[in-house]
Amino acid sequence: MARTAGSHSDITGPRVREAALRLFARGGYAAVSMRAIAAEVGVQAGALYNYTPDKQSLLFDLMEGHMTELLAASRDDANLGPETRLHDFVAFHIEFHHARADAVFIAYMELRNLTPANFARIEALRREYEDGLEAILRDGVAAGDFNVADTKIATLAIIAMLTGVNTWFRDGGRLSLREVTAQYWDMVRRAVI
Amino acid sequence: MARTAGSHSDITGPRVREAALRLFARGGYAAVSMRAIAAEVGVQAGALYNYTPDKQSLLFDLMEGHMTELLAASRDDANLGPETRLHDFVAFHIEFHHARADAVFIAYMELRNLTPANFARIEALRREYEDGLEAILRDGVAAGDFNVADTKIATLAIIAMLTGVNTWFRDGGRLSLREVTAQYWDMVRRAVI
DNA sequence: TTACTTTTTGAACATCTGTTCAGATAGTCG
DNA sequence: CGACTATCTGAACAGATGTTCAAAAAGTAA
Repeated sequence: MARTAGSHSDITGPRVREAALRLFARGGYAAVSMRAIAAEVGVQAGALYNYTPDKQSLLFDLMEGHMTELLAASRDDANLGPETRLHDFVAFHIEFHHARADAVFIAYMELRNLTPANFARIEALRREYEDGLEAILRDGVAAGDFNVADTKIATLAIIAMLTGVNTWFRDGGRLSLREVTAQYWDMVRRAVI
Repeated sequence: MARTAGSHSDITGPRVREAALRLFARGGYAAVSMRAIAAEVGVQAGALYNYTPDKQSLLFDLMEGHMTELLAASRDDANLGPETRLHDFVAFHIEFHHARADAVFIAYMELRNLTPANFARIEALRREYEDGLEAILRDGVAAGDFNVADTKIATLAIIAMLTGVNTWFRDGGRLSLREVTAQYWDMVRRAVI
């Protein structure tokens, strides 16, 4: 056998990325073999190399894609008041990260499996995202609305706190994501105002 | 060659655990081979099996040891006021986790590499630690000192925020750990009081 | 020294790893 | 139809994997 009936790169390509995302998130990059990804797609291992030059690129592309989408989706209107902007950031962060738990998990857990060059590129994107929140905090401090001693520390503290939702929240649990968001917003607001 | 000069289990045993801790933290459990650990100790791979029945047990023992020490070191005096108890928790958590960054990293990142039975045991220890903080928050709410809508959420939020220090703090940076702790305490205090 | 225990080596095992590629089949277009 | 391209298989590669174990050397105690 060779080419299979119905095979097409527009279909197989996305399926390869989806399978890799799911398996990397569940088992970790190093523990997932190319053959395991291929089996999930329903293809032989060799076929994966039509869609990625190597395993490392597959990981990097997933991470870069996630970070790029995160930056594209996160918008901030500097014309709004600092408190509104901060609230929107909190709600956006929780919602976006909840909707892409696998990608978030990989982006935070597999950094050490990137080559140094790839690591630097992902880190730059992460810093860009952090800078968005820090700008809100700085503007709030400048306007006299926020009381924050060190905006860099507050930025990292808030992001760590919000991202932590992903480690425990499950749909259908005691609280809805809306309720959880409200509570986190309440804590963030009081911590910086 | 066989047994080597000066070899003794009281020396090799700890060195095996130290090497595994360091290498697992740096490269991840799945990416570190038994031969790599053995090389770090200066021994052949077969010798490791005098100190662990298998690789999985080596990981589990490191994680369980860390969690046990964490629970043993974290003490809470219910006779003190809630605010004092909370402050002590924040300072302890940051200091303890900073002093054992490798073990903390493993305990958070390698959970998925545990067998289900081992995972359940580590999770139970983690929950026990979280319960310690939640008790402080509940007592503070009961005493009218704290204003917290949901103590479970606040517990998870605070722990995520504090543990996040490990991801960016480095000795010799812009701020000392004491200064960082003061800032985190300020944010935690305002978030719950 | 002798007898015994502790510790390590080094080879072996079956299996898995990422990656390559010639050849074969399916889709596509004139 | 015929020519061409896109896609996949299946085998092969060199090497790494966790683990076992007989044999050998070092420590210990009489």
